[in-house]
Amino acid sequence: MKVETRKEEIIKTSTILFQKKGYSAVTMRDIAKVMGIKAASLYNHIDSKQEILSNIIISLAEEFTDGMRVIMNSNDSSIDKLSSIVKLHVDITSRNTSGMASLNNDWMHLKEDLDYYLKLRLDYEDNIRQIIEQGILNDQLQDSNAEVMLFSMLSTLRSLYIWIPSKEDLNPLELAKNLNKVLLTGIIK
Amino acid sequence: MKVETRKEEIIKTSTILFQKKGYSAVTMRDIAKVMGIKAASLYNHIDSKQEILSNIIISLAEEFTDGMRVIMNSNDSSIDKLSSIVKLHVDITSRNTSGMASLNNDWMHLKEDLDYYLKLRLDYEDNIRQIIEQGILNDQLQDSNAEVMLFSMLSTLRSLYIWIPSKEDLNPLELAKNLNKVLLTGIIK
DNA sequence: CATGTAAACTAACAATTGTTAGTTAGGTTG
DNA sequence: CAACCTAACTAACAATTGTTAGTTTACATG
Repeated sequence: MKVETRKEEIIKTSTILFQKKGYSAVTMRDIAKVMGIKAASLYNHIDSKQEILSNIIISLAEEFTDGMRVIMNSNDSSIDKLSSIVKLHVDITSRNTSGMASLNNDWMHLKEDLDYYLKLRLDYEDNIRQIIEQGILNDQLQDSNAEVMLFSMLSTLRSLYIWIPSKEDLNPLELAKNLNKVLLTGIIK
Repeated sequence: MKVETRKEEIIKTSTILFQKKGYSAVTMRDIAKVMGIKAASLYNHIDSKQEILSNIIISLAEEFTDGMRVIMNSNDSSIDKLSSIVKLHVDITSRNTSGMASLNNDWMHLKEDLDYYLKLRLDYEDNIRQIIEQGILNDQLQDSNAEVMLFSMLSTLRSLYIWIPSKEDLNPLELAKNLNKVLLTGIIK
């Protein structure tokens, strides 16, 4: 029975507002109003608006990094690794759909943590690229443009947050299975 | 030899700034500074900040709608129609990469034109859905989840604006070809 | 009961926001 | 030359922004 601290409540509320209008268009008074308090009261729990954004984005980015580390340390085949990445995205996005909006659209408003975030993202992409290139070498993947594969897969996975909320009937496991099929084998018969 | 009006210059400048920081975080003074004039002078050419956004988004949305109409009116197979859609996205995005960022991320800041935009987008998605479902019926496409196919394809196409600028070596025709292959036949061997 | 603390409040701040009004300089047209 | 137009300018506005200072309230602990 996890008791949510007031700070966590503020971050959760902000996450939902940031998803709807983006970081810049949401004011501290907006956040306070939803919480039922005055804007100044927020500062009993957080240091700045920037801290809220940082918290949302960095914690998610680190979740991805942690998940990727496990995958890279496994002895799975390239294809199994890619499947695990799909599952990782579905899992994290299902649990924090709103936060994924900030991760995708508001990262450029980070100040102190911008460089750190960019490094995490770059490393993450490099890992997927490595898996794909390995898969081509091993003859598991088609020998076409690896960058296009990487881009297509990552685009789909990064957009999940837009799509998951409207498909609540589909459970994460089922979704991951379907996504895997489409991403790996395409749509043509 | 197209002569650009001052208004078009303002819109072009704004488009680039909106891409970098999003509509809300860009001020009229930001735009004016890049143009080398004062913020008040912008109002000799445009009515409001909102008008700039509207102009960027609606003109792009209508381009997509026009392209889709041609595709729907053709007698092509489902697969050929999907290929044409890929080409449509690559074409439009190559010609106005920055604008696509606003289309994707700032549409919710539209005021007067919001409903119109949403209708265009919904119709567009419905058209693709229709093509996919037809393709399944005709046994041209795999009989798996049509929504997942639609989502995966659209996600990739909508994200093109992020990816195209860093791959300027790849010409649009080549890119469309590669994308087609990956989206239709997947990546697995 | 006295004290301490968590979490709210009011009031205000300096800066920034989109926008308006009125003016001016320079070039084109009658 | 006179009239006009385009496109810039200065100055200011009312509203909104993130944030701070100082105060009050309610509750828990000793």
